[in-house]
Amino acid sequence: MPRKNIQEEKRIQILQALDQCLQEKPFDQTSIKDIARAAGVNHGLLHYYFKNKEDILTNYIDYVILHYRSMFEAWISEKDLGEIDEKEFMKEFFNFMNEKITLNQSLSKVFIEIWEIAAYNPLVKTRLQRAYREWTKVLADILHNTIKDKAAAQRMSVAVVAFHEGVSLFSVLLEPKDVDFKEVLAVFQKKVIEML
Amino acid sequence: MPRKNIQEEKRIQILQALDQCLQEKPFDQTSIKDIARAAGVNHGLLHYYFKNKEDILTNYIDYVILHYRSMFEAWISEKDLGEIDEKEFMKEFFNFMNEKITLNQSLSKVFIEIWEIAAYNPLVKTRLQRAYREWTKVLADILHNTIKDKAAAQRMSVAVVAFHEGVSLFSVLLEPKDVDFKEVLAVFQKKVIEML
Amino acid sequence: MPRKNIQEEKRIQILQALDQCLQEKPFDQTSIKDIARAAGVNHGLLHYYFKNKEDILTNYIDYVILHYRSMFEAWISEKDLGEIDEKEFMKEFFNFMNEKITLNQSLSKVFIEIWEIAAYNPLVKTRLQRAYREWTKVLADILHNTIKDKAAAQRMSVAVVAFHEGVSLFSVLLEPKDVDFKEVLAVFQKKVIEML
Amino acid sequence: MPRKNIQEEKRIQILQALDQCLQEKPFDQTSIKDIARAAGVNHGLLHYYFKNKEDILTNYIDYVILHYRSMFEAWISEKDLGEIDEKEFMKEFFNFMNEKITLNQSLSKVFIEIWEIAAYNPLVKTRLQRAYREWTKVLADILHNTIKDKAAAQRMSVAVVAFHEGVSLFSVLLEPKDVDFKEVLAVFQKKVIEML
DNA sequence: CATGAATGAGTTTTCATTCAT
DNA sequence: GATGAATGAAAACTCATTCAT
Repeated sequence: MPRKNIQEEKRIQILQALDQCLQEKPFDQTSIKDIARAAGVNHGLLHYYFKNKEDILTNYIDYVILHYRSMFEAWISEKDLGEIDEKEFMKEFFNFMNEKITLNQSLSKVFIEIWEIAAYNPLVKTRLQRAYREWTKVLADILHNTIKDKAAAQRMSVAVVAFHEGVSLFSVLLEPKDVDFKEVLAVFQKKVIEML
Repeated sequence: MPRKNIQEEKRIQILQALDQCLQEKPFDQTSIKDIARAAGVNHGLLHYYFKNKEDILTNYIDYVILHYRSMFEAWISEKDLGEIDEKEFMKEFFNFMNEKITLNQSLSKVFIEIWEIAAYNPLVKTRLQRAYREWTKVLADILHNTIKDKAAAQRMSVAVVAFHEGVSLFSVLLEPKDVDFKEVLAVFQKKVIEML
Repeated sequence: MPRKNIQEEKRIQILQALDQCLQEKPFDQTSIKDIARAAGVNHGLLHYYFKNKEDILTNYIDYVILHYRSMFEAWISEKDLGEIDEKEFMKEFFNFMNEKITLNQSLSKVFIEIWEIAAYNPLVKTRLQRAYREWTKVLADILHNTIKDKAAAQRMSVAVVAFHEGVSLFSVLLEPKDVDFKEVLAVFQKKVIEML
Repeated sequence: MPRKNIQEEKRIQILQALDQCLQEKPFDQTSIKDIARAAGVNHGLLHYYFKNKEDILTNYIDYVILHYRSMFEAWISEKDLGEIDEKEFMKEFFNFMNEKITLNQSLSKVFIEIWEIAAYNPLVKTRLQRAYREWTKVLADILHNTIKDKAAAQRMSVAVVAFHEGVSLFSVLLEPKDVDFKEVLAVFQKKVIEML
């Protein structure tokens, strides 16, 4: 295997170690040594692969967003968007969202962390904006088939994503026994599909 | 002025200083000295009024939640709930939400921080859960007038609040010029009201 | 009661509070507020009655030494030193020592603290030296009746006191169940008396 | 040199720095930075080699006790315990004690500090108890050759050690010009040897 | 005299970062 | 590339002391 790949693999190993750490502690309370321990490497090495602690964070967030989007794109490319009708597409889109994203507890937890970081860090914010823009764009394009006003379709798209992020947030913060999140999602999603 | 009031006033002064700091930096990056500076008092004093840094945080979160809820209750008590019909109530409820909460930028920013803290801190999580439970309860009771199934009304209530929290999040993270949040809220709220 | 006495009483109340505190924590780990709490007075008041924390300590040590010596003098004055023979005197002297001083646990604990302070603080050291000098002097004078060499009597006196301080130390540090301190003292004291 | 040794050497270097510091100030008044300065290393390093300040103390006390005991054991192993008679042994034992321990000023000073710490710190107390138990045991075994009652031999042993600790204390607290400690020790020791 | 709010110096501790091996 | 010893800045926290009331 070429050298570049070994390097890249070790970098990813470190980013995944951070992912693991973020299930326990927020980034600011996670030390370089914590991450190194989780990655099973010497802590000095993290400074060889990354400029500094913030650089690990930035790379991590890019990695998560990329991962998030790759999953989405993989799923999209499976569908034959030309053939399928909107309702059917939305149903499957929602299924994908529910399972892989919104009710994915560890992803949701990490995203709460990312939101917080983005709220204070303009660089991270910009990256997150781009991700959300892409995502709402795809959805808006689908909705545009039915909702003829382009701006309205875009707003509808934002509303749908915002709703899912809200539920994602609640799925981490509220007790699962108090709320049936699947049902909450289902009712909303049914309305959206009916609307088409 | 009695001593107790001076103490209480100074405590609130410190909590408001933290609120101010949280517009700039996340809590973990805000030092006791930062808060003291913002409050215009000596940093040692913060340890006189609060047990430790976490105690300031806990008191702050209680303070914010109380503030949030007081506003809500003040607004509720203004309405004559006996007379008003559901649709009218919901309209005004949404107006209140939009203005005071969901599109209140500084409050939203602070809440992103609180969500993150709650995601890792069980004590804060419990407090936040209680706040959301109260809030969705009030809304569920209103919806229960129309939606006869109690569980369905409760889920609907959670969905509405989740949606608003999602929009609140986006209002901080996304560029206002890219999305007309008022319109996003309006469309969703109109559907809800029509449903009643 | 004249004002001076009230002041003096409060000072003693504070010194006794320190005595109480020293059963729990060494002086350096005892705060002014700890002492104030034990004395049942406001901590600011300690600075009215004493120059500073060290001044409390110095006064406390004087107080303990005075107390120690007063007890000794009161006991001495009870005896009719003209009449009594040496052996009888020594027996009673040892009885007094054993009961009131050497096996007085709380006093011994405090003295370990005073020794340590004296080892580093020349002022306290001087005061303690004076106390020990007085004490060995009294004993040397008695022994001088039998031991004709004055220097030898003085050395014997120091040896006796050193032994008692050693046992006092051990009575605090070692487990009472491991050593019968009364018997250890008795054997030594019997030898001394036989020697006379 | 292997890594482990470098680590151990540096640890000992730090403990010796503390030893040096304790000639000037009591432990509670000695800061981590003081110790670091005396050791000629960065203060942060002390937290690399030791968990915290108390851990340095505990290791230091173990080190001193070990040192104390090693000297004793080295001395013991030099003697041919099978051949020598008790009187001769005791004479040499006392010589060793006087020179290396009881009249060793810096060791005595450190022990006053250790006594004080042990008086308040159960962990240190336990360690010190073990050391004294071992020491009095060795002595009691020797005395048992002459003093047939085992308990009496043990008490005698405690008495002898207590006496030496008392003299050690006085050798630090009293002025050397006022008391001839060597003579004080000699008289006592002569009596003990005569008794055998 | 008594109180307790306020100050600021000093302490332990953590940790990102560097660098020699 | 990998290691871990070393550095130094910055943090939370304690506490004697002061002083206005």
